[in-house]
Amino acid sequence: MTQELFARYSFLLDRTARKVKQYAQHQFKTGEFDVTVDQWLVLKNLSENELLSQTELANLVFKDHPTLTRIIDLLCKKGYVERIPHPQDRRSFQLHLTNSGLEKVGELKPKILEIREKAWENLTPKDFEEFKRILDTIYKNLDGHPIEE
Amino acid sequence: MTQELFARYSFLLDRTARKVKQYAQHQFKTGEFDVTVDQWLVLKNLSENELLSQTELANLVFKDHPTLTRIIDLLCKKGYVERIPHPQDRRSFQLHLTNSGLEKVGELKPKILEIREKAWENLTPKDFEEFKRILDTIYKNLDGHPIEE
DNA sequence: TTCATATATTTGTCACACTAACTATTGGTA
DNA sequence: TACCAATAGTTAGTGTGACAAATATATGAA
Repeated sequence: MTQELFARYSFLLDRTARKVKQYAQHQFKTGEFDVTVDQWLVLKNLSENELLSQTELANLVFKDHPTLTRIIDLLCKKGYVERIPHPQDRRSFQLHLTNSGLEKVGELKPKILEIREKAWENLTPKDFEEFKRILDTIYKNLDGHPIEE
Repeated sequence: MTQELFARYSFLLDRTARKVKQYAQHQFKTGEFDVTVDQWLVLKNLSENELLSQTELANLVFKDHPTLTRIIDLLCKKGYVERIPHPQDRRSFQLHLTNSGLEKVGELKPKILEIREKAWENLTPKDFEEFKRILDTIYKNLDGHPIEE
């Protein structure tokens, strides 16, 4: 009985996460931002950490490597990012924001922070704390192998 | 300052939703359930509501029509669902669980409830209520047009 | 040196999300 | 009756997500 009720969290969580992304993506499109929500996440992290490898970036944004490869491909095509061969390790790249990419981040950042605010109306600081705690707990509960160290 | 936090919460929400889905999908695969997480959601709803149209089902599971069309296609191919022409409206179908589909639901339901429980370790029923309330608030904040009724 | 193993990234495949455009049908209305 | 807007569903294109396998390079041990 309670079990059935609890099982609904997955549905609600998925539904809400999709709505948040959908809302942001819609605003991105209306504002002609020229990037998707996920591409923005990557750009933002690159602006805060120069010369990351793709593996390091993947760990930061919690995306798998193939997904990241494709997002980087698109960002390169748009001229916001460059892959620079790693000086020591020829398997690897250092990711570099172009000037155009830097400009883009500067231009979009305030707009996006504003967009993100909308989701959190009618919630209190205490709600945020609870929400964060619960999300983190769920994540950890399911995060099977913290890389078996 | 606070604004940056909002963006951070959006990230946590997305990350956790993906983890939940990924965990479930992995268990589905290990158990050879022969359906994806989203296909299960559709099957379950069909088992609780017979003779839905695709539009009605789409509203229940909060998926868009193209997505649902493909999920139904796959479930038909697997023999769990049938599209029955609507007797009055030739544009529409009534969705029907086959015997095989019914069996599948009966077989998987308890297993899936068990899988879903894992996320709630270390959390209380009260946490669940809070979580649900916050998710619903977020959803409503962004749900621009409550179908303008 | 040579080989086994590990790491960084890419490629391929399938599933899902969102948009836009399209077909067929329905139902109201002039 | 003829027209036309609305509705049900499908198709196509692009982006993302997960997973497996392939490629290239690096590293450590024999």
